[in-house]
Amino acid sequence: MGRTKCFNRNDVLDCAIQSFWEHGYSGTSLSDLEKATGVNKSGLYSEFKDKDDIFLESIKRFGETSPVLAILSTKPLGLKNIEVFLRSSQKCSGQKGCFLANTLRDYAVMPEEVKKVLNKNWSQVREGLAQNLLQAGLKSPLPLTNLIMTFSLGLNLKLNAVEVQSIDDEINSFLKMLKSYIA
Amino acid sequence: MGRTKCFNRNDVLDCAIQSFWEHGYSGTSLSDLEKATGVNKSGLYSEFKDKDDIFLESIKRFGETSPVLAILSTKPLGLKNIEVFLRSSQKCSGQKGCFLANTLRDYAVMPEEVKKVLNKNWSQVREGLAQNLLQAGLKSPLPLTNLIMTFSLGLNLKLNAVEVQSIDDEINSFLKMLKSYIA
DNA sequence: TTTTTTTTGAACCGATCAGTTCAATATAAG
DNA sequence: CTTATATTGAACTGATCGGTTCAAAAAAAA
Repeated sequence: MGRTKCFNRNDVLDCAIQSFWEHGYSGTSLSDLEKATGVNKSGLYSEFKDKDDIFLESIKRFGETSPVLAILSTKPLGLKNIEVFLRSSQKCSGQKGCFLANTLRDYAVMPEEVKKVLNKNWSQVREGLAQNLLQAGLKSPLPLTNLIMTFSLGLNLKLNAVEVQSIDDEINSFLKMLKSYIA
Repeated sequence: MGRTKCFNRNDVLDCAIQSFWEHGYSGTSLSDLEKATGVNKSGLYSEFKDKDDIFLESIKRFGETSPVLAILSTKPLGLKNIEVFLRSSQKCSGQKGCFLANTLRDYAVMPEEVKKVLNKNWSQVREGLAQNLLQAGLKSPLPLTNLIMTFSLGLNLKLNAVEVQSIDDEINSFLKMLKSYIA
């Protein structure tokens, strides 16, 4: 046998995510990725096709490891899950906001494959929200699903600029409004 | 007298805004700006200090020409203004969403001067929203102000990926919820 | 030690990046 | 025409971009 592999694909992706998350696709250079992952350029290109591929795999990885879907399918379903979902953007893997939400900013110039992953993830979250709203007594959850999604996107976008703590009251207000509307 | 100036600073900025709006700061090259503005690199550098300066001035210009503040101070103040405000992101100068909202994505890596302009603009909008909420009968408009701002940011972010028409019902739902909460 | 595999570092490619300089040209008014 | 200003195009800099190649070194097992 030869030398055992000493960097892990998923670990590399988790580090790449941090770079892309903070600086976006075009704001992240290969040199940045080398520093962030600790893996040489040669190593990166032995594991991935090109920069686009690293980005695509980062997007996939983030979707797979995000706790959001698990949160929304925690039993019992209901508004409590939605509250946890909204608050989860404050403590997502050491960063603020959401990598996928940030990527929406550049949706128009993203490769088709990236768009697909984003859309799939998005509809999964919507479905999760809908199930929780149904369980909370909503007859037709679709309008509220979209509304909550948009509010969540707004929170995530805002978190790029403000302190995590400052959106705490805002989430409270939103939930209060939501509950009074449902009742 | 010599030759009269034949490109207008504000026209140049309006074109630059389109580029930055769509591709962001790091996604827009000087070559892109030449094409978008129709002005030679030499010309651009005679009018502006550097790329950062073009971006800063674009941000300022956008804030100054945005109809948002005018919308929010239209008499009589009230919820109707807020509705028009929310819908205005669908038809903002030929683009979808909002340039400043998109720029929030890169807030962390923006120069201090850009951050200042963004914060100033942001608080002006908040103030406008608050005045309209006061007039609509709200005693303490602050929580709802933040909530509406966040929802608006979410709409603008979403508009990078979806058709303008698809958020129409969503705005209706939000307004319905808002009104029932105030009443 | 030999063999096998992983990983690195450095050299290299052509392209593009932001930014500078300047001569040539265009256009206006006197 | 002369003079003054505006604008362009091209050449150029040094740095960085994404991407390729490969030899050397490192590490593990036989």
